[in-house]
Amino acid sequence: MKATMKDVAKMAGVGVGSVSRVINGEHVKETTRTRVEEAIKVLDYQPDIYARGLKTNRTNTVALILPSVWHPFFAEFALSVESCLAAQNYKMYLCNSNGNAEKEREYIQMVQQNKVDGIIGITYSDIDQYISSNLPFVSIDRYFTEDVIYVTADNAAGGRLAVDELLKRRCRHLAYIGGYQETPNETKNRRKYFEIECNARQVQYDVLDMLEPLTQVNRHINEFLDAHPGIDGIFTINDDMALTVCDVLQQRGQHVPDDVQVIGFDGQRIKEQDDFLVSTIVQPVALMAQKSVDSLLAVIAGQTVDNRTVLPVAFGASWTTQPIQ
Amino acid sequence: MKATMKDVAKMAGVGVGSVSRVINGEHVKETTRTRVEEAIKVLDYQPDIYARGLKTNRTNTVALILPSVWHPFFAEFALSVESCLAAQNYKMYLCNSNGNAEKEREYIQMVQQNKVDGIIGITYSDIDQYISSNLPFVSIDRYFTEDVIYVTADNAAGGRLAVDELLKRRCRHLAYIGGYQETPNETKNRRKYFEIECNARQVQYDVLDMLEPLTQVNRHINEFLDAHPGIDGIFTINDDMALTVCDVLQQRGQHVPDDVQVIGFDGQRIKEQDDFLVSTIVQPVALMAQKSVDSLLAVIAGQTVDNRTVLPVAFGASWTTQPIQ
DNA sequence: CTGTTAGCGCTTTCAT
DNA sequence: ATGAAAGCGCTAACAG
Repeated sequence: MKATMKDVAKMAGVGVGSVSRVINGEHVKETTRTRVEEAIKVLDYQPDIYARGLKTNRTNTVALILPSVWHPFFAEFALSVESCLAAQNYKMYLCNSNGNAEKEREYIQMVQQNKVDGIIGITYSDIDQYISSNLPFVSIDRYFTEDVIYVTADNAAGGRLAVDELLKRRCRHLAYIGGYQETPNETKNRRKYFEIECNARQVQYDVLDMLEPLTQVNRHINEFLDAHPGIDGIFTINDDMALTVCDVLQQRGQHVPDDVQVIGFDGQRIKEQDDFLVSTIVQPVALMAQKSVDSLLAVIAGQTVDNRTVLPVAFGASWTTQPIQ
Repeated sequence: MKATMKDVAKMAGVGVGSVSRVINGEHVKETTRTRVEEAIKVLDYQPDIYARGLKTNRTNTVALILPSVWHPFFAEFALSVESCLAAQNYKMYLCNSNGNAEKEREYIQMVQQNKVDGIIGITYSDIDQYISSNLPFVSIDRYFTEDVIYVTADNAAGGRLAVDELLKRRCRHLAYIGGYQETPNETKNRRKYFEIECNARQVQYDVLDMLEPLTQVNRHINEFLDAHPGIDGIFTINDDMALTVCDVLQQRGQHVPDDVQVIGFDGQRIKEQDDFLVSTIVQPVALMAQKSVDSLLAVIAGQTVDNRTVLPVAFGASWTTQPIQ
């Protein structure tokens, strides 16, 4: 039978209160502590999380809500978050909403029921539910209101950096290719600052921004390229899109990177610490995870934290400094 | 303030017992049920999972223990498991052991403390802890003993299939390149049945099997290829290795697939439903996840299930029917 | 500094 | 069929 606190108390010849104090690292007399610890070891006692949760309403769990974990960026982010949390003795519920607002709602309800201490969310749907859940909440990549904490990569700098890199490679006619959703989010800055930088540097550019969910992407890209035949440098909203663009280019008989340069966004790699899939603006995933967790736990602990964390991006390329095509 | 069962009972004018019965779908008089349901809706009552867990020792949570979630196969598997569980109203703890036995042990302890109802594990370390944990357990890709349930892809068929495909492509001199660990596991059958099939078909072959953790892989592969210059068809333990082999081949000036054919294992894709990264033996990830969850929940429910589930694999190639190089 | 005790919200007998 | 009551294992308030 599983040992309870009472068993430990009896064996150690103390009251349950003292056992509880030892467990929770409060101050007790040295002799008491050693006797309790001894008993704990002998009985292989482990506190019952559910009893504690019932009593305290704190559970050392955090929910991570993502739109799709298929996306390598999200997957890597999820893993980083999990390990940051584990390091602080927190557990993580992985909630995969599939970009479905209904599912997201279900999850919020589910995790409230499970008394998570807080939520980290990459969400492109409504915020009200998060607010109303009254739970500490950190948003990734999306700005809501002043008082919602969020952490994001520096998408603006990324957009500028892409222009810079493209120009370094002697491109004359740039393009942005991406997809977007109605709801505002930080990734829109990739396009916005790409355009701002193009204007500042007085370089010709065109934009293809498609409303999601994406359909007939290849056809649209083809038409876009037909309409603007001079394009020799392309910045895409993410690495997935970059790969798609590379595909289309190849089918059109244009060679990457000799004829056209392509830069993605995210920093996807095939294997850990391996080459990037395409030239790309790399998001500091691990850092973003760490920051999110730190902020969330700080809020949970009742501290005040910066509402806004913007993390630097970098240019990354595979060993050839060229997209694998 | 959050409503409790007592509040509901009072509002409905019944005892808490009846509320509990309604919640748990037991039989109650029709009028009682409707009054309770009404009160539940009005008060927005949600049962407290922790109180219930304390009382019943069942928690509707399952732990998934993986060696590394960076590996795309594991990542996809994790997602599938999560969604199968969610469909059955179960939550999942994601436990990322990093192939570290110590971390694995910690996790087991952690999840026992959290009263998970069962464990699904891809583990290459000791089993004793799982056994001793006395929790329903489903092993992926690894056979322990007769009474431990496991589900796996048909690695044997995969090994044979690789030989078959390679011969179809007129290869004359095959090779297996892989890594291995001391502990036995199902993936060793990839090599074993590759060899068996080679022998049966009387085709020349060589083997490079490296002890993990892998170091200086490229050098070893180079030396291996130097030592066996005639090799024109390679089967690797997984897609990662296939990519590495493609790299090495390219650096040696050998062209894939014109000079050498390469077939991996797993079925990694860059994007969901997109082309495979390399020609490969595809594991039915979603099916494996479904089967694991079904088996585990069956055991939890006290039913008896097949201890051994072997799921079919298939040959898969990118649209060019050639590895992207 | 420490033992005792009252619940946390739920399920589950036990009467009724 | 259902209300009353015990108690799951823990924490925290209180009294000493």
